[in-house]
Amino acid sequence: MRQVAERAGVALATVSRAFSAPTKLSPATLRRIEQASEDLDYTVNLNARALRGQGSGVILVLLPDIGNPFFSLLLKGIEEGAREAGQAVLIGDTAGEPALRERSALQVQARAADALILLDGQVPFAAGSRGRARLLRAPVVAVSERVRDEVVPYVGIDNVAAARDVATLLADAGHQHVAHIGGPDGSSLSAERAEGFRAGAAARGLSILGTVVGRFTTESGRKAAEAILSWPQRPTAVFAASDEMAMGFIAAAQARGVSVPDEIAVVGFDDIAFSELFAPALTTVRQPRHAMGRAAADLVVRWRAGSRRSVILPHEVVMRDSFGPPRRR
Amino acid sequence: MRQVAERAGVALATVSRAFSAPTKLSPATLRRIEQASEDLDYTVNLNARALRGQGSGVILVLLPDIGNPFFSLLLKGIEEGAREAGQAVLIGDTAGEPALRERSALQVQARAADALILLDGQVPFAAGSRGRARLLRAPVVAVSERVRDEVVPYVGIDNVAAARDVATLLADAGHQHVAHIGGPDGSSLSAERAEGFRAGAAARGLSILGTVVGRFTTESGRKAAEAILSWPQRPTAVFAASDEMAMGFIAAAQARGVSVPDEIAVVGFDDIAFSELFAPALTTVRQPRHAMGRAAADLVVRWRAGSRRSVILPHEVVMRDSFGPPRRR
DNA sequence: TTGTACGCGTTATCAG
DNA sequence: CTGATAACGCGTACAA
Repeated sequence: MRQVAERAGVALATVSRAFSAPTKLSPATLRRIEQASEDLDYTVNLNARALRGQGSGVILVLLPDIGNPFFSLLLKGIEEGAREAGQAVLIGDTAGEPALRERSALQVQARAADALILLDGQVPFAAGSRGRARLLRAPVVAVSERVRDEVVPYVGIDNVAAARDVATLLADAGHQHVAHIGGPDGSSLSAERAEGFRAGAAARGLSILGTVVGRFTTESGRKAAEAILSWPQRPTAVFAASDEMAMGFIAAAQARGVSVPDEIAVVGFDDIAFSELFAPALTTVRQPRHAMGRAAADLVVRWRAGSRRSVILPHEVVMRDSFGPPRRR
Repeated sequence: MRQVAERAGVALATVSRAFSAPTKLSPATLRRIEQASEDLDYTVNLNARALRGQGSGVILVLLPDIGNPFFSLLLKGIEEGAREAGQAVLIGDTAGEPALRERSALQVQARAADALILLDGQVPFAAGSRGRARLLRAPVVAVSERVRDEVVPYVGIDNVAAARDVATLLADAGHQHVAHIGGPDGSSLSAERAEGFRAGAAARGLSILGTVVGRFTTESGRKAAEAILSWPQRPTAVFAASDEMAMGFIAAAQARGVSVPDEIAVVGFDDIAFSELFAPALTTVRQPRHAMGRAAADLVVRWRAGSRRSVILPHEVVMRDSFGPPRRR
């Protein structure tokens, strides 16, 4: 930068202003400085800028598995929102391990990132610890899955209401005996969806024959099928808390000669890309993942005292072939 | 850090060493410094460190679509390799647009990142431009898709050989008349796969009735099906340059009452997660995406003069239900 | 509108 | 093994 100043015949400060507040300069000198920078092919050093105090312009995103398409689409929304605000996105795959989560989160304490978006329902560092307290001085929002810490705003859909909608849908179609394949125990998602489904079922006199605990994977969906299909009384419909589990269930059911939706109707959750291509095409609850990502990015970017509000986005039940009324046989 | 020094009763430089080269200190003072840092809950400022000259410890990854599972799995490998080397991963979704690509790449020039991994087959900035020359002073590697610039090492599979393998496979099964659904024209991937398929077909006397240009999407696979199925002579097998196109083709074929693999055998490329769940399960070429990501990360991390070598990883043809011998009818 | 001077937090260098 | 000091590149009072 010093060289640029010399070449343009101005002071260092002027060059600095040329990049941070171009309007404050006379067009003539601005022009000269641009020319000089071009010649020397100079670029501002973002580290120096960050050090000086403007923040690093980086948003850190913590997620449990970046290979999972569900998260990568959220990430796309975040990336888009961040980019438009001139921010960059740093990712940390925590693989669900607290140690990795904390290691990544250190980027915030070390000022390499100045905001944090949580996609895995966990705030790094133990509740009440100094590490967490320090972390929460920065903008932090939770997406898709809520976190325990009440201070952290949430961006996502109303999972309770969505699951209730599914129960209503099943009841309306005439189902009376159903089953639920839930997510793992620790997750707020699992709890909310199970709760909503229960509430909706109760309200409409639907009997839930049983609930199986899965892990959001196709494999656990398969296992759930083994269990459910050998119950003494077979449900006429199943609600899975994720599309992967729904697909696993259907695959296993078909392998056993049980037809979907003719003998059992299936409803999933998330509307991942392949739900539409799956045979039978999956009826499911769509989450506006892209919009969720954007909303989260917007939240941390415009982080003022007033804006620390949760954002609940609308969900939508997408009707496809895996769902139908119960068959009289 | 100054405060830590005071509290521990040592000089600034000593505190610095405590974090960058702990072994160089006497256990006693190290202990005191750790204690003091703990008390003041101090963390090194990575911006200052980067400014001072060590590099930022960040790897920038440029990709065309982070919502695409193919890339996110590559990203997972990169993230893992980077993390183990103490590096962080910054992502830039270019959406295929040169402007966005250059904007992201600026992070390298601005010293916010000190290495670059290219997932979209394009080097930012025009060939021969000063911007590109400057960029290439940093460690840069291309993954999955080659780039024009000969200086940039490539990490991926041998696409020509893989496509040749597919042709051989078809010939061995007894097919004689086949078709190819290729990728878009600009991509080296398309060219290499088409070339390998042609070569393999020629070597075995396989006749390629025609080639359709797709865009790696299910939708373009559907369109390709419309075209191919109305050719005067119908091929008995189709090789698609991506699984998405293969699935689109199959879906459209089935919708027209053409059975796969009974009337037409289909082979895809990539082995994305859903290929196994698809009905019929897709025969395809597997790329070791995770290993590719890791290899790329390792390459930029250990970037010495000697290590600028391309890495070719082994591919594998995965046999599933969408492929079979031609039916005599 | 433009210039001067200082400090941000680290680390490399050189002494001790 | 430890201490003192300069320098990294930038932004910002403050002065002109």
